[in-house]
Amino acid sequence: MTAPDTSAPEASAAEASAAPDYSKTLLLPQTAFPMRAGLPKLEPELLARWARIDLYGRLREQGRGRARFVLHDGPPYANGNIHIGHALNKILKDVVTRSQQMLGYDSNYVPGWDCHGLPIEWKIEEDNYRKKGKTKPDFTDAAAMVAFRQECRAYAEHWLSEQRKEFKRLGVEGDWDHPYTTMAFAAEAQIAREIMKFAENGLLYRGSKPVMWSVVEKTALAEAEVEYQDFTSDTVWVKFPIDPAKPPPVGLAEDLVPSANRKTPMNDALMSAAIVIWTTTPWTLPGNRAISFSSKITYGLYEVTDAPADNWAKAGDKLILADKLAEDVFKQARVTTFERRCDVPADVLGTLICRHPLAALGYTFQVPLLDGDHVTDDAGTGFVHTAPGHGREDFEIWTHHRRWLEDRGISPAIPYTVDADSFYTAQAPGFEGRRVITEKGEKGDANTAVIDALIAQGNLLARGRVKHQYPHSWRSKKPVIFRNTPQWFIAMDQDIRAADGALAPRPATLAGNEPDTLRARALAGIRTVEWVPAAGENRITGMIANRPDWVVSRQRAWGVPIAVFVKDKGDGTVEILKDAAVNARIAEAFAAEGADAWFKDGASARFLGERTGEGWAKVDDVLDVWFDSGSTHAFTLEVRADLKANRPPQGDDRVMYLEGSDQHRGWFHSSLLESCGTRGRPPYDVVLTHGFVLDEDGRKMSKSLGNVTSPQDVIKQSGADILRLWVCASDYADDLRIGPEILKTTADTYRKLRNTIRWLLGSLHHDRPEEHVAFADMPALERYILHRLVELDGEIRAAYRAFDYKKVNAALTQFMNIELSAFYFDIRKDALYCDPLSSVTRRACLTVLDAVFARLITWLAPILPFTCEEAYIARTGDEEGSVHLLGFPDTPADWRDDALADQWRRVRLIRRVVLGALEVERAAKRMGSSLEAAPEVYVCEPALADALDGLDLAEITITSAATLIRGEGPADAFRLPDVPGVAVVPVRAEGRKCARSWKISAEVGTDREFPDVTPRDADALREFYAAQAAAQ
RNA sequence: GGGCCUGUAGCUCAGAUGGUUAGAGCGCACCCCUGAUAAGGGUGAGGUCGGACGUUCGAGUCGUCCCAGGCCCA
Repeated sequence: MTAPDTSAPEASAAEASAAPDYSKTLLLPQTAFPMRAGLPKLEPELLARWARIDLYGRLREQGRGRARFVLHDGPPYANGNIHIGHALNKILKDVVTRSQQMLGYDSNYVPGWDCHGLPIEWKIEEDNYRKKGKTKPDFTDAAAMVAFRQECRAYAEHWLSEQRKEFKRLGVEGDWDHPYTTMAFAAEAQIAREIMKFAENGLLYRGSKPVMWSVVEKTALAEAEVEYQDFTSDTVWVKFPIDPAKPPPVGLAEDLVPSANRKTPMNDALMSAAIVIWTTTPWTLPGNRAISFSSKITYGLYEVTDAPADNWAKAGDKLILADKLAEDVFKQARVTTFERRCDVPADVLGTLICRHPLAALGYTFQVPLLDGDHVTDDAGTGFVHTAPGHGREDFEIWTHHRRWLEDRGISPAIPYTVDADSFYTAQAPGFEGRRVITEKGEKGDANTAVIDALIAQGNLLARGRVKHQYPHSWRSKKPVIFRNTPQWFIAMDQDIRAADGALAPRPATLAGNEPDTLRARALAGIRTVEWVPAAGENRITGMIANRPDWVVSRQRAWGVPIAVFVKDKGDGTVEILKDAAVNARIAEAFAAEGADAWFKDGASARFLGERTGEGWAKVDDVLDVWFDSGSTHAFTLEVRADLKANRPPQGDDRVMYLEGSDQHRGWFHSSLLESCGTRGRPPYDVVLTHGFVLDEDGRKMSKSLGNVTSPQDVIKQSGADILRLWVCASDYADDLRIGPEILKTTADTYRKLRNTIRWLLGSLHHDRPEEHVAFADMPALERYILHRLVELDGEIRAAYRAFDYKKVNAALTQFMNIELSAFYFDIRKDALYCDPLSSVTRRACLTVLDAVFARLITWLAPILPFTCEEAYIARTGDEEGSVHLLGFPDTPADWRDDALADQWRRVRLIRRVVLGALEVERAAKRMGSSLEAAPEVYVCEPALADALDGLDLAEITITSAATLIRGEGPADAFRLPDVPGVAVVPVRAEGRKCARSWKISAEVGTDREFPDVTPRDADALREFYAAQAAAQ
């Protein structure tokens, strides 16, 4: 239905129906590009197309000779389907890769996978053994070991191929046919060579560390293999007498005690006192080497003033305790009365040396007091018995004080007090043969033996029992123990040496007076890297500065072996065989048959060759998987011809690592250490980190909360481009949120963008390149849009260079919605649809639309690769090409016209007032379409009025006519407070409504041939019919 | 508990060096159009800038503390 034609009130229904249907003569948008995307169906077709035209190969071809930008893939672990975090990571990587290529680099992406390690071992054990009732393979049996490793390999291969499908579906472009893996034979060989380099440069050493140990299963356990259950432990309060032979530095104690006691011989009191510890594992006391205290706790010297005669604690006993816990301790010790004698400041505690409570049995070493943050005064005595072989914190504080101990003549060696069956060894004198846990998982006789000995020595203050959560083996459900075991370490603070034992060449980044250690190299290397966001530098610097030596060994099956031979030196340390010929044989064998070679029968003799008889033993530990992935640069970036980079300072190529912020401790960290230890510098030039994906309320996703968004579901329902748009609209530096509402908003944004592209395509249907208009001949509005393209070109490129995709997204959505859709397109619809074919305005507009389109689809291509390819095909019909081969188009700098931009800024102010005036008319039901108006626009501000010079105000306001009048205007005219100097009187247009353009004009009827249209439309009709005739 | 970081309209984000009534897009409400039509245009309503103190003539922007959340440690 048409609206009643108020300008021709007498027009009858018969006349109206007789009027020709001019819509056929309009150049309306026409396109096959659908309004509704149907991405879930379309995207797989485009993936197939890219495979068919070998897009990856052609991108490499295109990149030949350019500076390289290598985004080195951090390898995901090959087990399970991908989750939203994987999707975020891979999409970001792809946006980086594509945009860098389009900026003009050779931007190659080679995906990789991390394949070795515990989770796969567990899965194989579970699926292939336990579930089938088979016993776990005996890894000392070469054949069983190799067979098990083959099963692990097959499992990793399966998940690699599943994840590859899912990653490709996200639209990630890369060398999916030739990924790298940590389990490839060549990779295993190179990983072995890398650890050999650490053996050579002196950083690799065998030390020891406590691990969780299941006595029943005789195996080490990872944290994830342990569960906490109620367990009743024996508890003891034990006195560690202060050694009077090792008093604090003269005067220190006296200076620090309260002045009221200055005259009393406090030093002597201190020297006859004892530190009291509390422990739930009495059996670890033979392994005690220190006492930990905290400088944040206040301690006092207490004296027992009264106690029962048969009590362990006697009147006169002097004990040092945390003030907050003293009363509780005395209650446990059945002390009737006690008195606090004085403060014992932390400074004093730190200087004390104790005797071991079992010193008489041979524990004659000094027991120092160490300040540790892990000590609290919530329970116990405020002092923590520290057995470095029996607890993680104990180990850490002990090794942290390594140098401090050596300076005081205390051996930092950690004793092996219990063996694999939890029997005390000879290093636990007096208790050898006693057992902590029996083979059935029950308590042995160790605790009783220790407690009896403490009583005999007079150092037991109290005893009891406590029910608490204690670690148990996941499999056997039996209690586990912490037990000291030999492990391999890479030293952080040791001088790095060359093959001949001389100091290695110093990296140029090290300051002149710094020792050349791994820590120093890594810290110096960090400063050469660009961290995005910048806070990443702080984070990793803190970690590297404080981390202990790197433990690289695991007592497991599925990994690359620490492929070295050792000889015991007799003092607990080992000598590592350094023989280039042996090493070469090992690496060659790994390259040819995989690291399995190390575990096959006869491996020792095969590799040792003529050195077989010299007493060298093969190390059967495997490397921690972080060493594998930390070596990816060595077996991927340095090996593949298509990834080798000539990096700064010599070259222009750059290598980027891009992962979640957790990788500051993970891959960024291990790669940094590996590369700095073996090459003296980081393997990367840029490190970009992203946050984690949370639900809409900012909570972690979990199955139990039911707030999980899976990439598979989003792709199925909306498409990968929606997921990609979500990534690029978010601030990846912080955590990202996703959920139904956010996805809906994202889809809305997408629809808006898509429709703008669709209208462009429809309008460009009428574009004839040979009819394009030269820049100089264009109307001002067209030149203004081209000016905006120049501005955007700069903004978009800068944002892509800065990896700032939300800025790209914001700039483009704003431009497309506000400037194009609501302004430029809206104004130009009249010229495009109605103008004669020959119209310069129409042709200039199409020229501009072509330029706009070419830029929009390339600027958006890294973010929306599917949609932009679809648009590219719709525009070009190109069967073989791709938008992804285009690059960002050069935009002529002489399109820039800042004066013109300022003019249009003013024009749009005036336009806003007109639109506002018309809105008032609409609200009053006096007017509908803006074409019913012919406003009088009063402008008294000369700067604004001048802006309209040479412009058609009616065209700009989409009214049938408009009159500019310089002056104040009537008092009742419409005005906007923020646009002073402009007043609008919304005069109704006079005349008849043009049957073609719908404009209302007195000129309608002046053309004899077409009396129901305006002269412009009459000309258009003549040209249209002439062209139609010519075509036939 | 420690290290690094985050908290601005319903959603996603802007808001150098502290300085006019805190901005944008989307969404929402209402209106118009019906030749971009499961589209398009216009107008409008939404914010005590996580909270509390403090520094300052003046704080979303600086400081301290607290709350909430994330990653990594413990």
